[in-house]
Amino acid sequence: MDSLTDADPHTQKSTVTQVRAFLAQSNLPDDGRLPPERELSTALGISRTELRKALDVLEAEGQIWRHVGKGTFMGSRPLDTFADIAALARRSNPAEVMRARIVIEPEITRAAAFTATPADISEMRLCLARSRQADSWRQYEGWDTRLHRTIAEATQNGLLLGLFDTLNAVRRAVTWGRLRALPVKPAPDHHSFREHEAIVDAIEHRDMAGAANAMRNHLRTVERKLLDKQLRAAEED
Amino acid sequence: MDSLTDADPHTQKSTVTQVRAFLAQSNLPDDGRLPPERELSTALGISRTELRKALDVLEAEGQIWRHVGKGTFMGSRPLDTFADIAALARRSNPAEVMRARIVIEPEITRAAAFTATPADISEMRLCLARSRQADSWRQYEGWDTRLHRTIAEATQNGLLLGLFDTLNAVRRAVTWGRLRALPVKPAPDHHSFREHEAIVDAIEHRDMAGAANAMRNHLRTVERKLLDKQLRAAEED
DNA sequence: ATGTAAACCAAAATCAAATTGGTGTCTGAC
DNA sequence: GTCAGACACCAATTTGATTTTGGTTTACAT
Repeated sequence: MDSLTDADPHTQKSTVTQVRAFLAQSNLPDDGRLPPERELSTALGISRTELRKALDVLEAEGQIWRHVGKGTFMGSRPLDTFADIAALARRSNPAEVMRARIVIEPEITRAAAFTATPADISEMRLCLARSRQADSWRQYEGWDTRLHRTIAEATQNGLLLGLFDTLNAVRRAVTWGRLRALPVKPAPDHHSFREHEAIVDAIEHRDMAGAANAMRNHLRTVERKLLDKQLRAAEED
Repeated sequence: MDSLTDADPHTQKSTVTQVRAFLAQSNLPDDGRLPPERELSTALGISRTELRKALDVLEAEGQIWRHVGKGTFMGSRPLDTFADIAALARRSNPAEVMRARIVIEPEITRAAAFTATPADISEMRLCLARSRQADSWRQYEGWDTRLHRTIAEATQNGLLLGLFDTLNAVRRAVTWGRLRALPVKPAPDHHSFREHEAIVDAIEHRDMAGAANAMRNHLRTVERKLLDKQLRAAEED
């Protein structure tokens, strides 16, 4: 099969097909990585230079992809994706962020009601207490943020937590600078206090539907306040 | 100033203030990291136990935050905005991804049922048809992915779409290379065909609850198949 | 009882060594 | 002269051992 006498111009082509055959028959590991060039060249009985030429062809065809220090792999190069927070924030707006929160966070809360540990719940309680004691909006916001994140942590699901963090990062980027300290601190009867407590209570009672509803209710209130504020600001203009 | 004779019950309080004073005067590095506990305790001439108690107080106050292996830092804990897909994927696994999908995607579908345009719906129908005609699992997967993304697009919410893309990128990174062509192509009675159609039907009828349920039902089936596959693989070992 | 010191643990950072694809250089054969 | 092959070198990456660090337990002393 393999011609030892390939000094003819078909050399390139034959090495390519030879490599193709090897890849077809050899069962590669799950990640589709094939042996390093030095190894593969001796295994196929060809020089590394020639092997690399064949691999160049296969890479141009999109059959394989290579990366220094990593290796050569079958298939197409995995897109190195960074969820670009800044880009998302630029294309978004406060209303959209609120809508997304209303879609996502209640379900995260529902999941948290199922998986939260006592430690999670006591941390939520701590956040509640601290947010009540806060003597500035800045502090209050810190504890509010931490409460919501603790709920996401309580899902015990790193991916959900990551998605929540992304959502939150966009929220902060969009809302940035919008709220400044108008009143000195939240009033003791601020709606969020009651609503936050309802959420944590439901989580503690493992009431998944109740937790989701409480969170949805809370976010709807926040959304309403946000729209009111925008209206008022528009009227002042 | 510092009392060397604090055997009184005020010991705790004084150590806290002592540490506070240290933090106030010492110019910390840019990242706000303060010396390791062992070092700081000897520098302040107090035991590590006592120092840690003081740090506990400061942490509860939100003045500092700590992390094993990293150190203790001033300010509030930076939400690790690791929108880094690769990092998320490394810390995750197929089961966790499925759980996250079941939490997120049904609600996105519910929102889509409210906002989808006729153009969105006809594109969904196109994906359905193409996926039926696919003659390889690879092709089928392509249309399946596109259908799910079209649903996310139909929410008309760029942020939700971005979150979906992030979730999807992690899914692909985690599942990568795990599924390979056992049968040549999906059977005509593959469960996904019926389930996908139920989802699109519900969206077309503006049936928000039905759409969410159909999506949840679909993903639960996928999860079950995934777990079955893992079980079978485990038995073979 | 209370507090201290020491030991131990697991998470994370750190550092050195080995891998690996990419690139240039020199030699020898034709 | 041309070109393939062997070799050396480079930079990115992985791997593994070691160190550092906050958290926890244990033994001991006062």
